[in-house]
Parts: sequence; C-alpha cells; structure tokens
Amino acid sequence: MKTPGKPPRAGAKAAARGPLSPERIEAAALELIEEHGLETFSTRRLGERLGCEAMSIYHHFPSKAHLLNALLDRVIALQPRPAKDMDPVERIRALGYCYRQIGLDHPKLFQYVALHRMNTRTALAFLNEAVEAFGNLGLDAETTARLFRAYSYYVTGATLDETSGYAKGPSATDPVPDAEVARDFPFVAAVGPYFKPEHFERTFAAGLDIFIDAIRRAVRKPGRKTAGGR
Amino acid sequence: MKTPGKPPRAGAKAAARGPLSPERIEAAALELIEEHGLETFSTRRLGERLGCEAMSIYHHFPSKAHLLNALLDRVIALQPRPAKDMDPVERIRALGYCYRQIGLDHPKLFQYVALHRMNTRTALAFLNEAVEAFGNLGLDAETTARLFRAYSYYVTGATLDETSGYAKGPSATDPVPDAEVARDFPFVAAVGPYFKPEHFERTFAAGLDIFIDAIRRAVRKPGRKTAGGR
DNA sequence: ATGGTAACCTTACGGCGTAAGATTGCAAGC
DNA sequence: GCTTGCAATCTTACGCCGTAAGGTTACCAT
Repeated sequence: MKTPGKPPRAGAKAAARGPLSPERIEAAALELIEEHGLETFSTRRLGERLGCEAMSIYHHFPSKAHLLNALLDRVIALQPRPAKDMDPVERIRALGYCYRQIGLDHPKLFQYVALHRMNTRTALAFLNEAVEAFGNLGLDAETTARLFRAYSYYVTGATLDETSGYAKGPSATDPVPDAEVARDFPFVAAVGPYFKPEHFERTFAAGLDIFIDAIRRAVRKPGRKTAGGR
Repeated sequence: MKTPGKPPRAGAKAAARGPLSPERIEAAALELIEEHGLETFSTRRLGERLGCEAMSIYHHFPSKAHLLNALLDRVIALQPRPAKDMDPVERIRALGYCYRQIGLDHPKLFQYVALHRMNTRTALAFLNEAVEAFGNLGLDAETTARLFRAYSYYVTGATLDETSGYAKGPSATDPVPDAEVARDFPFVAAVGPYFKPEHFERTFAAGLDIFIDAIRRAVRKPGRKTAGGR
C-alpha cells in the first residue's frame, strides 16, 4: 500500500520540484529534442531542464539508448490509428498518413524513429497492424510482403525528407549559391520551387496515389502481376 | 618547379609513412567507417589509422564535417551513371539502381549520404542528371517534379532500410524474442521471411516497377493523370 | 645563411555517456 | 524511538569526443 500524496525522497533540488518519473523525463526529453535537435540532446542538458543531475535519470532509464527507445514507443503508441473496419485499401492509405504524422509531430525525433529497428512490443504492434491491412487484401504472402515493404520505403523516405531533407537549412559546409544553381544545374532549378514545404502535402499524396493504384490493380487480378519479378 | 620524389616535410611519424593528403585521408576514412560504422568514427581513430595525430587531419580538412562532406562527394562522383541517350524511362530505372548502389557499396556511410542536403557541386550534378531524366519525359514541370520527388523518396527509403533497417542487428535495447513475435504479431511473422536480405533485390525491383508503370502511364496520357491529384 | 611557409605535432578546453559509490530520507521491524 | 533497509538522488571521476591555439620541423627561394 502506498500513501497517495508522496513527498520527494532525497536530494536538495528534489524537494523543490517533486519526484522524477519516467513520464516526466520522457516529456522533458521530447520537448528538448524538438526544441534543439537530436544531436545536441544530452543527459546533462536533460538533467538541467528537469532540475536534477544527469545521473538521476539513470535511476529511471538504464541508458540513454533506453530512454530514446521509450520515446520511440511513446510517439508510436500515442499516434491515433485508422479504424480497422475501413475499406482495406483506404486503410492502407490512412496508415501511410498515420506514420507520416508521427514525423510531422516530432520532426527532430523522426530520424531516430525511421532509422531504428522496430522491435519493441509497441512498435511491433504498429507494424503488425500495418501488415494486417495489407494482409486483408487477400493476396499471396509474397505479394503482400513486397507491396507492404515498398509502400513503407516510400512513406519512410518521404517523411524523412520532409522532416530533415533538402528543404531544411543548409547542411553542406559551403553551400552552392542559388545563382550558380540556376546557371549550372538548370533541371534542378526548374523543379526547385516544387521542393519547398508548401508542396510536401500534395507531393506525398501523389506518391501515395501511385501505390494505391498499384494495390488496386494487384487486387483486381491476383497473380504475379504487380509485385514479384522480372 | 618541383622535384618529383618528395620526402615528407615534418614530424617524427611523418617520415615513416610519407606525407598525408586529402586523397589518403578520405580513403582511410571510408575504410574505417565501413569497418566500424559512422558512430564510432572519430578524428582520433582516423589519425591512429593514418599514423598521424588527429589534429594533422585539420590541415587538409577544416573540420570533421568538411571531411564527411568530401566523402559524400567522392562516393557520388565515383558512381558510374547510366548513359544519357538511353530510353528515358529505362534511364530513370537505371538511375534508381545507380543511387541504390552507392548505398550497397558504402552501407555505413549511406545514412550520412541520405540524410544530408545535396548542395555540393558534385551532389547537385548528380541530382541534376536525375531530374534531367524525368524532364526528358516531356511532362509539365509540376508532374515532373512530383514524380521525381516521389521516386526519390522510394529509392532513398529502400536503400536506407537495406543498409541499416529492420534486417540489421538488433538496435532496440531489449528485443522481443522471435517466439513472442510469432504468437503476438502473426501478420509480421507471416511476412517476416520476405524481409530478409535475400529478398532485398526483388522487393526493390518490384517497387521500382510500380513507379516505372506509373511513369509510362503518365507519359501516355499527359495531363493531371498520375500526379497532381485530389 | 636566412627567412618564409606548408605540414605536422602538442597541449588544453569544454562537453559527452556512464561506472562507482556516497548521501538522503521514508517505511517497516523491533 | 531507534535501527535497519532501500529506493531515489547526487557527487565524483574516467575515458572518450571535436577542435582552438600555438609550437615545431624541414623544405624552399632568396
């Protein structure tokens, strides 16, 4: 039995701010990451934000990697999913938007989300739901797998680019000035305007449509039509 | 005028190994990254490999970021390109394989390649060539831009996953055992076999086919058919 | 011989993740 | 009420990291 309103246990600063908890630490970490980026995120800075020493965090998370993993789980778990009884094809489309939304809501964290193996229970549950939607198309396992995989590649690539790609601030050490781009790389210059954030939404939708169309065709004539080889 | 066979200029160790050069440093850096990964790559380790002090590298590259940028340029520049006079659609397919090959040849470096803005001259030249191939389809600028962009999303996402995704060693801190996956995530388990490296090639090809088909359709009836949407 | 300079090395600083261990303050047993 | 145990927290320290600052070496043209 626990008494409900517990005071802090130890430490000078601890008294002034209430006890730490995985919940509080995760929330602060997410804030910090979205404010200043993944690269500058450190346990020391997180401690500063929380009003505790860096090492106090290690009582609640055995390592920084475990904390980041918990953040991954959290953003996946909190993302609302499309209803399971939707039209299977439209559900697939909705799941694409759903995954992308994770990136839009947490752009700085998304690199971590996209690049790490989804093998926590929470992540697997999401993955399972997505594969289920493809499974409901009634295609053979191989076609199902290839369609799902290719679709995931697209959605992940798109969201990665939207959150940290070409349109974001300069990452090259000495960028090429626009005038030179216009002169020496005319094809890039011609499509450049469509690479800006205003166009993300429509470009994403256009790519999704390509997959959705392909999926509809595969469903209409099952066989080795769309996926499979050669 | 320079005498042809120059001895090293300074330093005790320098005498034993010949002079440093951007070329040698880049080659050693690529080796080191592919051997031990991007995360553990440091200027100190690179110095060790080269037989010099870490700071000597800074004579040839103003920062670690500049060095990594040079590596990006190098792997892009060295990648052979498909002939410019190919059938435009097949050239687009070949360019997809071409970009993917950069990842297959340098899997550890590829995260850096994929996630950094392509705004060096070398990278822009590659980008320009790719956009040119789409431009040769004869579609309007908007459709060209959207098709190119979506195609790039797919190729990048696929290559990222092949080089550092699900199939690679466990990244989660405490992975879910296979038996539990089979029990609790049956849809994932069902397609799991197709996620293994043996299937990368065919899955990549299947996804490319979806885009190539969409591109052919867009070329046959120009208008707002495939892209644009909504 | 002499001065300039490119190439290289040494030292040092502040920041990182985290191992090891000290400290604090509540809860339970006597 | 005192002691003991223990979870939560803090302190210190270690070996990494990128790199700023400045010193040293060995060649070159003069």
